[in-house]
Amino acid sequence: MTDGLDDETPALTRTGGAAVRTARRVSMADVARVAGVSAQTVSRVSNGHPGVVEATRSRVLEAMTELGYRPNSAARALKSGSFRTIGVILFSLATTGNVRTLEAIATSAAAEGYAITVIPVAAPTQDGVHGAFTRLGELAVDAIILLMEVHLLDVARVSLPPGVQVVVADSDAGESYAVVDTDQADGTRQAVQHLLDLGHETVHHLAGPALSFAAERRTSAWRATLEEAGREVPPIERGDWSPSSGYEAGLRLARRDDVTAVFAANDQMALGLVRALHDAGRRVPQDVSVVGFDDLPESSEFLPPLTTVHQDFAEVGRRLVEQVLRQVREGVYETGTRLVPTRLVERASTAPPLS
Amino acid sequence: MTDGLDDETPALTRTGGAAVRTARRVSMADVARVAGVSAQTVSRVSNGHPGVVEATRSRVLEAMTELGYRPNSAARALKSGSFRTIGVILFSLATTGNVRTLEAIATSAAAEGYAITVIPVAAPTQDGVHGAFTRLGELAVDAIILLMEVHLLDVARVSLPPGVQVVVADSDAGESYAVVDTDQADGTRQAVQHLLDLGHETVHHLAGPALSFAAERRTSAWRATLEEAGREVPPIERGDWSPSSGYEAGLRLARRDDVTAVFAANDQMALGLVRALHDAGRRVPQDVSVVGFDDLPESSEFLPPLTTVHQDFAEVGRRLVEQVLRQVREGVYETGTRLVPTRLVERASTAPPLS
DNA sequence: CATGCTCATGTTTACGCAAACAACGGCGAC
DNA sequence: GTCGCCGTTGTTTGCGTAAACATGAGCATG
Repeated sequence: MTDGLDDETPALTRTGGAAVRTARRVSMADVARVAGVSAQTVSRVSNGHPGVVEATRSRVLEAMTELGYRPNSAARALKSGSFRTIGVILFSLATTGNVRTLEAIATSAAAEGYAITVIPVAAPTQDGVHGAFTRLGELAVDAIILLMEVHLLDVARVSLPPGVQVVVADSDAGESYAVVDTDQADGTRQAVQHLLDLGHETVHHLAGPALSFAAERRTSAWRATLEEAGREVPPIERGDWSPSSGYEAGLRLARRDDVTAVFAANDQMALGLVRALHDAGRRVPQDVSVVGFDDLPESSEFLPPLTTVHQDFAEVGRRLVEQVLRQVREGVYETGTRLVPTRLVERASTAPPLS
Repeated sequence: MTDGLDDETPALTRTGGAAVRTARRVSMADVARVAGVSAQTVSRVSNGHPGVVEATRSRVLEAMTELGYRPNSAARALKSGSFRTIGVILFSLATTGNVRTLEAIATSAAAEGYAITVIPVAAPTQDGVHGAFTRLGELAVDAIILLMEVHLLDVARVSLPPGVQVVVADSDAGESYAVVDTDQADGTRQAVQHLLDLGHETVHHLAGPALSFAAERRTSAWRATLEEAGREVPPIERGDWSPSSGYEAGLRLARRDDVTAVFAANDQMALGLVRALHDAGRRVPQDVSVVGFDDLPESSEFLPPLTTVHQDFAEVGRRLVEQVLRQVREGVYETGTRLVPTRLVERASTAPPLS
């Protein structure tokens, strides 16, 4: 705080507040007057419609530049019924998956001339979702992408504004909505199989919160893979996705000396897990192998670099936009789940067991 | 959870787009007809205006519910001239700072009844920014928050739609715009001073990219602190914020045996740096102390837990919204920089030098 | 050289909402 | 009892745009 905050020097009100607020926006009529044409001709030029002779067109463009004309999107939306905007509803930007997906959504949408409105839901409760959907009716969006667990969606369903298209990520709502997701089951299978192939007798599991569908999916794929291989299914430890919950679960796992391989439901918990093992004097990967899930940008620089499951969130975002825009343009609701492949990235946190 | 009643919505109408797309949205006129009142009365009820007798009001509300009426935000915006939306322009969601700030912006704005439109800029070049601002004129926003380096703003300034308010984060544009930022200079000073206080002769620096204003600010505060203390200012290493660039710079630093303390410009690079030191056989913190910047959620679980500078991005987001909405409501442009305090979080990556 | 067609441009209208103004009925003041 | 005010509701109007329709000039055809 030592340096120059000339704080609370609020107003260098250039032009003196009053003048600033008036300045009515220039409309098509203004441009038309200056260019000496009708408003309709301005509209045609503005939208690139044919049937305007070159001389007129350039005269209009000149007037637009001179006046600094910008089309009014409210009026345009009122006429056309479309806002060229997609709403994204999500609980949190704390998870890499959501963030990276959102970024891809924004980029893909921009390429199609659509903007993105982010609608955060206060709490991951039915009330929270319900509130978001209620406000949604008044929001200027043509379509909605839901980045959230589906078991909170039942209420939402009813209050969905008619005529607004929806697609869902990260969910099991394939029977009611179009869903795009990463192939988490296959990623989990790859991870567990990798550990078994290294020679581990079985694989322990550090699961995510019980209420999370993604966590549940990873857990059941882990169990299925072990059962298919005829291995014992050990009791699971559970965290809440956070690094510190991984550390605590890691301390509990470290107390059992039969643990030689752990599949963590995400990289953040894997990080805490590795530190707990380290603090307990168990070396990774010599004594215990660890696999994560997500492939954070940091994961390759962890100590040791983490073997993990990579998810292509960019592709998920791209497909979400593609899907929802197809529904918008064709006016058809679709259902079913589209899966984006995942792949195991082998780094230095896994090795054959010592024995 | 178990109440999937489908008799309410026509969601699964896959039988052919025709039926779906017709359903014109219900307007105030429809509600008025059903309730047996005028459209104006519906408007009054909808906006909570006084002067509607209770019997009429409830009749209108009933009709609204029955028809599933939702106000049309385009028409509303056209009348009022306000979209109740704030645009956020940013380059990337890859940095924690941007993400956390965005989340806080979205939450604060929602509390004020404003929505957030995210406008990603394709490339951090003047062309990219210029393009974003050009599209911006057509976007349905009342105000803009810029999350980006200001040296790309010169072009932007001119093409700013008149009447749209702007505030800036993470920038040195205080003379032209209202800026909210964390007090990075003070955070850096705390970090460097902490290392000096531990007894280190001087502090090396792993800087961010030269073009980044944030990186530059941290570098110059680092230099200033050393000079004030009368210490030698060693040559800097430079990365690009990424963990892997931290690793590479770390390998170079590890070759010099006079390095006992490093201030990294962010946590991700610090992570790579620690791994490089580890690979080179230098222990952290016994042989080399490391301080980062950002305080990622993961940083407390690093090996060793990272001493770093915590930035309150939530507060930044909150103040950005507060600031821009004040400007919108009062119709006044303001300038000046508001700083949010930072604080050093001491963990296990720093210790006195061995000697 | 009148007919009919095409192309460029102008005029009308409606989108949904809400300010501004108008109308109407009831009630208190005198 | 009459006047006028207030509280409630209805009517008109216009926001900026663009589709639909109208106009009118130029031009080829018979």
